Amino acid sequence: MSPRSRLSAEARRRQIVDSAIEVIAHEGFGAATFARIARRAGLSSTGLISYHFADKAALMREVVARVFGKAFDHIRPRMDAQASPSAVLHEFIVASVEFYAAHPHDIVALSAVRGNLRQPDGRLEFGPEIHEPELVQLQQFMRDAQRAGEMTRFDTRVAAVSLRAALDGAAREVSRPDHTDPARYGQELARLFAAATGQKAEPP
Amino acid sequence: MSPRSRLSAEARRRQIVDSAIEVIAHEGFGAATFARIARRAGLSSTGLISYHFADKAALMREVVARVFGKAFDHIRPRMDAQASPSAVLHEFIVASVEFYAAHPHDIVALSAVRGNLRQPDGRLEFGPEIHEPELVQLQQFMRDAQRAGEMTRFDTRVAAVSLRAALDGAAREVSRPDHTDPARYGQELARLFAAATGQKAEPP
Amino acid sequence: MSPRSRLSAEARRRQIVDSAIEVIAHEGFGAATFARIARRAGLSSTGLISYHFADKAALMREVVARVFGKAFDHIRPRMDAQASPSAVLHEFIVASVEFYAAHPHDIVALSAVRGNLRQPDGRLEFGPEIHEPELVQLQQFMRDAQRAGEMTRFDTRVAAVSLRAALDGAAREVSRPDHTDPARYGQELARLFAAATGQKAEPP
Amino acid sequence: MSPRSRLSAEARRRQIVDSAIEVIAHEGFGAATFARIARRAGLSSTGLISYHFADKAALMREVVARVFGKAFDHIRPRMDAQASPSAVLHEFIVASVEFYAAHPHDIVALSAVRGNLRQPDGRLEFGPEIHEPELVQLQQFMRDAQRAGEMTRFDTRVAAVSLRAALDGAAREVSRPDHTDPARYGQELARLFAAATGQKAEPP
DNA sequence: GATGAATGAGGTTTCATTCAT
DNA sequence: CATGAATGAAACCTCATTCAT
Repeated sequence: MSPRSRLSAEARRRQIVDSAIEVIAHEGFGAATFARIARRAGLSSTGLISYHFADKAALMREVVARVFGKAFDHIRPRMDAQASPSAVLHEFIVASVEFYAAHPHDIVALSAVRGNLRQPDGRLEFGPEIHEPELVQLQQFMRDAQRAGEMTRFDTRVAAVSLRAALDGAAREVSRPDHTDPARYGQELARLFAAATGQKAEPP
Repeated sequence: MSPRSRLSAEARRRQIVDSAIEVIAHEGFGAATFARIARRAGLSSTGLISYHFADKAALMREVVARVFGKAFDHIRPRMDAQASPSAVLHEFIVASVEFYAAHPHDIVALSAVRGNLRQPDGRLEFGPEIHEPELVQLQQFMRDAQRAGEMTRFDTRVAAVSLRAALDGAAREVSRPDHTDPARYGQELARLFAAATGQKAEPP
Repeated sequence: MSPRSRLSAEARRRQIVDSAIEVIAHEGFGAATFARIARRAGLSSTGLISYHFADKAALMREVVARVFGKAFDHIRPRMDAQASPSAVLHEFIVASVEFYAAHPHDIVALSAVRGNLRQPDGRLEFGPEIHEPELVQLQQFMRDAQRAGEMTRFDTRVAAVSLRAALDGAAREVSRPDHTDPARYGQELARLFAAATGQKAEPP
Repeated sequence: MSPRSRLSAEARRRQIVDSAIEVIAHEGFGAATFARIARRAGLSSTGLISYHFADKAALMREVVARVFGKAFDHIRPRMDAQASPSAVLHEFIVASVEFYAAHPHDIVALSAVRGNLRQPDGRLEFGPEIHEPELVQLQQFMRDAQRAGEMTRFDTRVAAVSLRAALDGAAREVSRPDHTDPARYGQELARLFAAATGQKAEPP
């Protein structure tokens, strides 16, 4: 037989999560079986996945944690470097679209797991409430910008939900094989958002 | 025994599609097995589903067609009654949000099937290209509005994708059990869109 | 392929329970897998067992119910035909040993399931309390016999437990391939019991 | 980290056998997997069990040997100290019940292994023939007692089998959590046996 | 049209055991 | 001696689909 390859538990877990992301992105959540994940990772059997993850849901939660962590690491420092609330939101949009273009598989897999992974009782593991912290923070930045006179008055809940959704749309759009310029898409979306929120001037 | 109900083929197909929508909405795409659909429909055997639909994909395509048709019937006449391009888009937004609030299960099922149903080769049955006709038409209305001086200059592709996505976000938002006023949400989203596209005045 | 054989649900369930009994008796509880039961029954797949029984525990409970029912049908009428409490107990012993000799597989399977089948939490499905009703009744017959002067004084609990156990021992003994005369074994055991309980005379 | 304990091979084997006994007694033969045994023993890997025992059957045989040895050490000297055959049997009964009450886990594990452990060909590793030496010896004591006039005439085979079985019943009975007085149970069982075998007087 | 038993593939998970370190 | 990652078989169960009635 082929020689046994021995990895540290951490390295093997990473490899399995990566394979899971690729299978989900290429073949869909429903096709992400242990057999297909193992084959893509070159594992000798699905038993190895069960050895490293308590069950399938645990693997899927790891997929979410991994992608979320990667995105956070890319976007958060860029936001922290901004001076004004409106600049923070501008950077959030631009950096997000950049990340989506750079990691399309991760984003596809993330939303597939979020939309499909369920608890034994049938409820979504990551229901709509998973978005709340992000929405709350977006609304806070918007209110800060309004108070600072950078933005006009509008319903921050509707705006935050719409911005979050528009970014999801951007992820799909810049993942298309023929798409050429994600940076331009990000700039244009940020401009649209600035206009919608009544900003006086572009951030630098 | 309760008398076996013998329905016309068309009525039976409708009943099965309705049950499929409910199962998908309540328990998710992955749980939408023939067994569960048949149980919810009160059928005595999954064989009846196979009798009326060539295979599972055919049933799922019917789910999409049904929901899409219902939404079209609700929204299209309202758009057709408008005089100006910007008014058409305003009505599109408002009527869409109304429909989502009135038929949350249909919308959840629709997006679940769109995101998960695949062809035997693994490609999505309803890939991103399924949105193209709608996006093309939205862009056309936007360009008409720009030409008519109702809207300022902007990238209609980005705007159309973002509007479509914002409506998807609205569907999730107004489906939440504690959500109270979808009409207000639709108005506010339309206002936001008007501001983003530089409209001078609200449609009547 | 081989022609599909179609049985009524009831007949198929009986056939599967019978095969389960044989597998358990010949190869042990641990070897009583769906695959082996299906093979012995000539089924095309283990799926058929799952179709007819909710899960493995349900099949095993049916095994117990079946054997218990058979034994009850054999022994109970014989006991009911007796006039005195001591005669009832005598007949109980003799008829039981007869049944064990006639249906050795059933008895082996019964005690294998009783000793091994567990609930999900690890507790025995048929714990020691399953014997209580029988023990209580045996004690009642003994007390009646004591009151009628047919038996001397003794601890009815110890006697009932020991009698029940001695019958289990008899089941093993008369199941041995070289065993010749179960009727004699039953008579001798009844005689031993009569002596232990101080009976004055043999029942007719 | 806690310091890895490095035990002598013999001590380690004892520890593993002890854990196996506890797992079998608490969770049943079917649940006695290497994983569960290792966890209860605090071992970091099931590999250690494979290292110390040729295979699972070898471990189980050790379980039997251990418990059997313990029981033998407790009961045999008490029997050897008796003067008459009937006194030997009396002491056998009393000492056995005492041991069962003192070591209920061992007894449960012993009978679980005896009833379930099988050779590769499916035959019981410890079949009914395992009882033969004991039965033969019990019969010998009974015949000696008969010859000495201490007991009346009866079928020693039936009596030996029944006594052995009654002791098994006693083991279950005195293991029940609410059982209070095993000594009394032993005395009463011995009395019952004495009556069954026509003994004139109690041993001292 | 409808029923429900049968099929066979494929799902996750657990198991005893091996072996490089 | 001990560790723990890897292996491959086999377990139970669910699935979409077929087909005799």
